Amino acid sequence: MDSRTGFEQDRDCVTLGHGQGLKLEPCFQTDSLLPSPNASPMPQFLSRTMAAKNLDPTILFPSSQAVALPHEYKGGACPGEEAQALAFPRSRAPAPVPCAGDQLSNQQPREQLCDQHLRAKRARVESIIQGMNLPPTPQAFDMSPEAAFRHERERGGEMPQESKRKPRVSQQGEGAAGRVTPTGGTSHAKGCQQLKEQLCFLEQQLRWLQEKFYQVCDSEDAPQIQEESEKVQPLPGKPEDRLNKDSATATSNPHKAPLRRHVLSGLEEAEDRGDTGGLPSVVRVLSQALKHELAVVTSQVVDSVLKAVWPKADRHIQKQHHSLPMLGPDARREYSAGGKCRKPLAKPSHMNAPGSLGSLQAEVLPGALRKSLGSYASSFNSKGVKKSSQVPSMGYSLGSATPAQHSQLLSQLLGYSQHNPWGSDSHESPSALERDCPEPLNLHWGTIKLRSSTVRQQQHHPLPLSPANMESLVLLPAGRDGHSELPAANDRVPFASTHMQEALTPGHLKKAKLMFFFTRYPSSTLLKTYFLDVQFSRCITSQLIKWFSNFREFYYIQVEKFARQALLEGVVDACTLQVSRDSELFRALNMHYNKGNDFEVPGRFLEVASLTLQEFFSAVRAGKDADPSWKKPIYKIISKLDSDIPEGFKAAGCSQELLHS
DNA sequence: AGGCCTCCTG
DNA sequence: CAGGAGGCCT
Repeated sequence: MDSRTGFEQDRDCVTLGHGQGLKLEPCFQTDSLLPSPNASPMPQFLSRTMAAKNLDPTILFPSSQAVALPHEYKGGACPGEEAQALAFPRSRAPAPVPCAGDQLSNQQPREQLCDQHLRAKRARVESIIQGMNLPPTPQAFDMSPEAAFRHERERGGEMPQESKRKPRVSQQGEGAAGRVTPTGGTSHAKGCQQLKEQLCFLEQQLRWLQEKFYQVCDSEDAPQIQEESEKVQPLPGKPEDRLNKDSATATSNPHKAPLRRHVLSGLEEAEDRGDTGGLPSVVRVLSQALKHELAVVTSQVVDSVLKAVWPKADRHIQKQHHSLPMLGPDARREYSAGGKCRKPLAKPSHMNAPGSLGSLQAEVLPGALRKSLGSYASSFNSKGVKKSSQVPSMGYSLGSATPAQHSQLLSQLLGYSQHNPWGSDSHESPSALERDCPEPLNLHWGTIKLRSSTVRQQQHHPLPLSPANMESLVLLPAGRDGHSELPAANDRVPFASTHMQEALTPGHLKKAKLMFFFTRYPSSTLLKTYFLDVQFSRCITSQLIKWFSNFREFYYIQVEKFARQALLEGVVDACTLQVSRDSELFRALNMHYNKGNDFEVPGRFLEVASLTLQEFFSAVRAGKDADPSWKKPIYKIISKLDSDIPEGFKAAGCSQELLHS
């Protein structure tokens, strides 16, 4: 099914006078799509001024700035512009500042961890050495539920902290997952009870070990044993290292690393060192082995208890990777910009079931988020400046991942363009026309003003999502029947909560308009890949194509108008016709496609517009407009100047996000 | 025949 | 921006 446009097909085989010189090497690096590790992607979202303050210089100033120019464009009628472009002073972006949040989230727990670890160690060693006459108290191992969470966090990540801000399942109140922090409910009491039982069992084991231990030592050198055991700092000997290594193994495979093995290996190690001189080494090995084993078993116990007590929370945590908080049905727009298909399609199916998966689509629509979550919405003004700190209304953490995801996606959307507007497999190079651009293009490419509320939260993103899988996470909404319509999307992670629109919305229209800055002749295939939240039908496809047709119509009419006007004004050299951001033509076009002016029109578009203007000018001046089909050659030329659309435009929800921008 | 285009009209 | 007509292309 080749649904490409006629012009697009031409693009592949037809070479035109102007087109020949345009096949140039891409100006930007493809790998720059991945944000630099210490660069927040968010600033890419912002307007130029904001971007200048925050952007990673490596994003702003790709190394490959060299522009290869076709000979017909060099020098000649437009002297100085090339040099102007190259000499344009680049604003300096400050080096990325390490996120304070990172420091907070890393340092403090680390200190806590050490402190707790030391205390726990000491407690365990003392317990071992001094005997087990103590009553079984959970505190001895700091195994309160809270501690269990801390322990889990130490082991695996930051789950507990983030879980406290988990998405609500309904608006009525917090779901089970919203109460991750134990507060003494019945299930928690049950969990505590189980914990106690587990600990009793552990202590029994300890007693048994202690007896064995004393059998070995034969009470020969008890004081020395104690002295050795209480040395918190391990000797630089190998047993410690060995144990630490084994510890890692045992953690992942606890059942295959029984205590005896540690003891034996430790003993062997001691003997290998020739350290047969005495029990102290053996004791130390035993002590370390015990500590290690205790840690492992303790972890297991905590894990199992937690799983038993909060299975839902566990599942919920996993689910959070794929879903986002639910919103009410009014969080979505019912308007359809569709034409004749509007009536049957305009009614989004997801509005029938408030709180069900069907309404989840709203979750990935930041605009809708803003609409329904008033506090969240009102937190940001139109310039993306946070007015208040009312983030908590989101209330949950992977909820907090939601805006973060949006941010990242949208930053990709509009940030990719800064970095590499042409994408990886760019077949069109901007270089040929960039000679005219007096400003750093990469500052203009697809920068969007405002937004970005949640750049801060990205720093604490609880999920280890790379930009790549972030993208796949949101980009590929599964249909209601669970499978994507797009084969290309099948290998990606379906985003369970994303829902397919059955009608095109004003958001989609705005998105299409912005996309027009990049492509004038999108094929239906391309459109399908960029409107992933739309359930495509013939009608939808036709409508989208019609939109672009209308866009083109307006575009060509405007350009032709200005070309004729220039001719009337006595312009002689077509090359002097350049569309800048100050020109009337640009204003007219920008008003049409970018009404809110919240999108930084890519410089490439200015170049295409300039070329279109020149072509019209030349054709009219040559009297070609006498031919009824005199525009067709121009259309062909322009159709070859499409550039890749930033990947971020694929992001589900970006339509709505743009709508509210 | 179907898809997409431009052009024209409302 | 949508609808329709007419044309081109596969």
